[in-house]
Formats: sequence, C-alpha cells, structure tokens
Amino acid sequence: MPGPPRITLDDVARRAGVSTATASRALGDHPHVAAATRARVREAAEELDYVASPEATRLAGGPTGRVAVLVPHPSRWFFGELLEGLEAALRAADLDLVLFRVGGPEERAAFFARLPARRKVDAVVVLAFAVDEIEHARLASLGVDVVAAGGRVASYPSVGVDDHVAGRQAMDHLIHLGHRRIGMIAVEDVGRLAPDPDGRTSAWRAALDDAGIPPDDDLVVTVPWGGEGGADGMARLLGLRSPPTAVFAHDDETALGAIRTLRRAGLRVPEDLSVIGVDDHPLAALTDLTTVAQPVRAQGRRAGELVVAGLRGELADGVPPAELLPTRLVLRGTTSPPGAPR
Amino acid sequence: MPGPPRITLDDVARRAGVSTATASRALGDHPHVAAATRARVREAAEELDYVASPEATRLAGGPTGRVAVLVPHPSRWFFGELLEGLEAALRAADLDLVLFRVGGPEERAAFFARLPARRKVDAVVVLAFAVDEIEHARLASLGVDVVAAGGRVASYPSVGVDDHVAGRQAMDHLIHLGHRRIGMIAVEDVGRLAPDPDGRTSAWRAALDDAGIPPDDDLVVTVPWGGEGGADGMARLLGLRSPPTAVFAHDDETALGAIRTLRRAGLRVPEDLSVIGVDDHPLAALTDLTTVAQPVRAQGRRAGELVVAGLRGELADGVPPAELLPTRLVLRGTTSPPGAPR
DNA sequence: ACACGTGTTGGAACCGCTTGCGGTGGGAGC
DNA sequence: GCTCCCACCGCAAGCGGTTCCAACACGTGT
Repeated sequence: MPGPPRITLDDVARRAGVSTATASRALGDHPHVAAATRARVREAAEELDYVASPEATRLAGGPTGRVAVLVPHPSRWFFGELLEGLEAALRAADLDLVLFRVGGPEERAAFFARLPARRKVDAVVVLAFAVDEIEHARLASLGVDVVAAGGRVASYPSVGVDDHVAGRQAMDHLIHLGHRRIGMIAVEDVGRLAPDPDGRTSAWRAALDDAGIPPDDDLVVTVPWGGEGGADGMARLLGLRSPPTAVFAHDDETALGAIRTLRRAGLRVPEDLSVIGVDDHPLAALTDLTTVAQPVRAQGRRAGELVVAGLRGELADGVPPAELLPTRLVLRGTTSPPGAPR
Repeated sequence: MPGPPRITLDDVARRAGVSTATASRALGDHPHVAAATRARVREAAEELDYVASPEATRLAGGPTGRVAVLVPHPSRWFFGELLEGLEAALRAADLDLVLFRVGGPEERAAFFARLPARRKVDAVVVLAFAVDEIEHARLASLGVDVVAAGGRVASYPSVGVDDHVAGRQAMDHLIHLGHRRIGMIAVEDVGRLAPDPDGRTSAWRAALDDAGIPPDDDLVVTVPWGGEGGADGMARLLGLRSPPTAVFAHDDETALGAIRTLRRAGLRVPEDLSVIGVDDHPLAALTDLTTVAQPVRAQGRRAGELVVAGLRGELADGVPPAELLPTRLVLRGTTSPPGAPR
C-alpha cells in the first residue's frame, strides 16, 4: 500500500553533499545557486528518480495545482465539450481539474453556501452560467482568479461566442430564404449564461426589424431546455391562429424536439416548415439539421489557457473584454424557402 | 491574493476549548473522544466554516478527500451521465472529483506513464473502459482502491449493465417481430468497456442461435463509435447482396447514424427496415428510436457509493461480483414486423 | 593590510494536520 | 475511603518541502 519507500529531498541533498535548502533552490531554479552545485543536485535527483511530494510543496506555500470547474449539467453535450477543451488546456499546464456540479437550484445554493472548493484550488472556471451578486461575492471570497467559459460574464475574463451574432446568422438565413413569419423557441434554463440579456432572442427581433418585418411577440415561446421543451414549444407555435413558416430554435436539441412535433403533426421539414438551431451538435449532422455552429471545445480550451496565464501572473489587471469566437452557418436539410418543395 | 485569513484546525480547537489533537480526532470521528467534546468541536468548525487543507492532511498521513475519475470522452452523453451520478455520490460524502481524460491512445499512455494522480487521491474510478495488464499494474502502484463504472472489469469492483442481456432484449424483440435476417453494427471504440469480450455482439449470435436462425457473419459490421460510424456501417449492410430487414446498433448514436443512411437511401424506417439501439439517449426519445434503456446515471452514483464504502473500510476484501443494473426495452417507432407498414 | 560588498550555502522556522505516548481525573471495586 | 483502571485529552514529533536570515568565503577598492 505505501508503495516503494519515498525518496525525499533530503536524500537528494545528502547525495549531492549539500543542504536541503540548497537542494530545493537548485531544483527550483532559484538564483544564487552556483551552477556547479545546481548541476550536482540535478544529477543526484536524476539518479535517485526523485519526485517532489506535491502535498509538501503546496503546504509550504505553493499553489495547489488545481482548478475548480463549476458545471451545471455535465451530461449535456455542450458542457461536456467545454469540459474536454478545458481539461486539455489544464492538463497541458499540469493542473488538475476538480469538478463541481451546480445544476439544480439546491445544488447551486449548496455550492455557494458551503463553498467546498475553498482553499482547495488556485482558480475557478464557471462554465456557461451567469452568477448573481451574492454568488459573485462568494466566489470572490475564495480569493482566486475566476474565468468564465461558454458565454460572457461581465465581471470575469470570459470566452464564448456572440449569441446575438449567432442569432443573426440563423435569422438572416431564414429571412434570406424568404420567410416573413418566423417563430422563435427560446429556453429558460436558468443556468445558461445570458449575455446581453438574451442574445439569441434579441437577434430574432433585430433581424426582423432590419428586414422591415414587424415582430409578433406571439411567435416567441419560452420553454425549459431540452428536446421535450422544444417539442412543446413547437406545439404552441403550431397552435397559433397564424403559425410561422420557419422556426429559430435556441439550440440544436430544442430544434430536434421541435422537429419531432412537426413530424408527429404530419408536417414535412423543410417543405412545410423550416427549422434552424444553434450549436452544431453531432446529432445535427446526423439528422440533417441546419444550424449555426459554434466552436465549443475551443472555448473550453481557451478558458483553460486564460486560467494558466492568470496563474502565471501574465494577465493584466482588470477584466479584459470577453473573447468571442466565431460562429458560422451550416446549411443542411431543414431549411428551405417557404412553401417551396426542397 | 491570499484571500481571507485561512482558518486552521488550531482556530477550531481554540474556539472549542480543546487541543489541536483533540479537534483533529473529533472531526475525524476517532474513538476515545467524548461525545460532548466531539459535538463542541463540530460546532466550532461549523461556525468558523472550517475546511481542512488537503495537503496538510495528506502530508500528515491522512486521506486527501479526493477521488480521480478516468474518463475517455467527457463530451459523450454516456460518460457525462456517468459523471453526473458519480459526482452526486461523491459530493454527498464530501469528496472532490478530479477529472482525468484518457480518450486518445496518447493521452491514455501519458496518463498511465506519468500517473498525474499519484498521491493526490484516495481512490480512482475508471469510467467505462477496460484496463490492460500494464495499466492495471500502474493503477495498483497508486496504492488506492479502484472501482469501475459503466461496464464490468474483472479486476475491480464494478457496476454496469449486462450487455449480453441488453443485447438479447434488443435481438429478441426483433426476432419476435418476425425478422430473420438481422444485421448488427458493432463499434470498435477501444475505450469502451468490453465485458465478456463483447456482450452485445455475442447476444446477436446467441439470440439467432436460440431462434434457430443460422448467423451470417457478413451481417456484423464493426465501425468506429459515433453517428458517422453508424452511417457507414449501415451503408455497408445495405451493400450486401442480401441486406438485413432489421439492424441492431451497438448504441443509440450509432443507430441514429444508421437511420440517416437509410433516409438518404430513400428507405423508410421502420417500414423498409427496423432499427434498434441501446442506451435510451435523450435524443432517442426525440427521434422516436426504439432502444434498450440502461440506467446510466445510476451506474455512476452506485460506483460513487462503492468508493465511499471502500474508503470507510466497509468493503469486504477481494473483488466483489460486478453489480449489474437492469436494462429494459423501450418500444418506439423504429421497429416493426418485416415488410409491414407501421 | 583592512573594511566591505557580493554570491553561496546552511540552519531553522514554519505550512496545517495526524498520531504515538504520556498524563489527568473520576468512577468502580473492595 | 483508597487503590486501580481507563476513558479522555494534550504534548510534541513528525510528514517533505520552501524560504527568511545569518554565516561564510572570496574579491575588490583604498
């Protein structure tokens, strides 16, 4: 169980014929250590296959080498992808990723109340959700850097996409195809980051305005996140006296839900009704869903890099402007001109 | 950046009017501590919002309060779900989850070579992948308990589902519907756990045998995991001189890929060809896919409970038999009798 | 030859917690 | 009423590093 007898810094020092203090400095590349001594210590360490004890190093004042990641729903593709990118960047810097789930309201409240990450990490990454005043204060009490990924948060360095722009790409596509009556299925997921209150929804309105089409608020329905939500939203839209000819869904999974409702109603997509989502979820390709792709994994990776830079003290003071990665329209088979066969 | 002054065990002890030693024992649930004292210390800790320093604890010989989780692909639904269940169980025991990605061959090799989790965790959980001899030895060198989730691994306590049984549920359903020529799209994902080499594939053969149908090996195609793989697999199956009338896909995403190929080929599902998967991925419901559901999150949770029990020394010695959770057939719209309209 | 600065190195004090060992006090046993 | 025992608790020694500070050895300026 205890494994092989541990080799300590003292062993190395003894072998190199120096004190522990000197050995520590030599290995730590500190100045004021004679080159010859440094070499001797290095060699001794090498021969002994010495590996410093992380706990001892940390206890003695160093960083923990860990960063906390707050994620609402690990099982959703978006978050998983973010997590993957983040993990890669952190691992590259030899940092461990400690996962904290803050999905439901209770979990979230529990996390911020108890702050289980306290004293255990050097930084925290908030994945795609906005923190309120109190939560912000609680995080501040951890005394470590915070960065946000998957959306932008005013108070922290963040990396995400411009939801408004993404929304415009989707809406403009629909409008360009000739649609005038366009519905929107927004999601109410509290956890989701809400940049400029709701970029995607505001894009719906802005695009219509720009096209000279008077927005009809009845065409915007808000549902819980997920396929079922999308299905319900679509049903509500179909229930309108004057249903839309195209629908912009907040994301791909919502869009897929909407499509199921359409299929069940005997409507054809895109012949009878066009549908577009956002994300470019792997299943979007499988289901031939037109969407606006966003580089999710890259957002996670970039956030990780930001954390690393911050830990190295390479970040300027103050909150830098949000880093926005590009999104792009991916044309597939669920959109077409209104009333047009294919 | 040092944040608020750290609260140490000494602070707690002082507030409770006892020595550091007693405080440590009280919080550590050691025997020989008066109940009243224990309560007082607990209260003091609570009031001060005390959190032990993992490094100090570990350095002094105690547990770290952390468990490493090895996950191949965090972004896949299956793993994300497993992760969620696991996190919940660990969190409940106040254990932190440190995530290590071991997806690609290089990452995996790097992990086992460097063993970044060394001395940093009290246990490790292997999510749905089989470890080979060397990896097994490396893990053993960590000197901590290991449990597997999402499949069973001979050498560790594990929780999963019986893939063979799940496969039988799918196959028997198809056979019961009257299909005789049934294809199978297996996946070659190295990471995926391979219980009794490949439960799902063996089920294909066993089911046919039991039904007195001679298995035709041409009907089994193996593809990389994922929708694209499924699509390719289906294409190969369609290319056969005598294509199947039904297909059993290794999992839902593969099944969805298969369906895309069918749609593009102008074939109707299930009228022309039935498709069934395994998992009951949320999108299965949306796409009306018939499948064999498995309780993924529960597997993660149970694995977490196993870890906790192990850490408490409540586990008997030796490797207990794998815990197998039940799977169940979920009838939806992608299967029907052969050549039968709906 | 003397005082002093510079570059190195060693001694030792922590960092925060666990635990072996010894000490204290009160109840049980006689 | 007086041992004796034992449940409880405190002291202090680490765990393996880092780092402040003092000590020391040389060179150099005068």
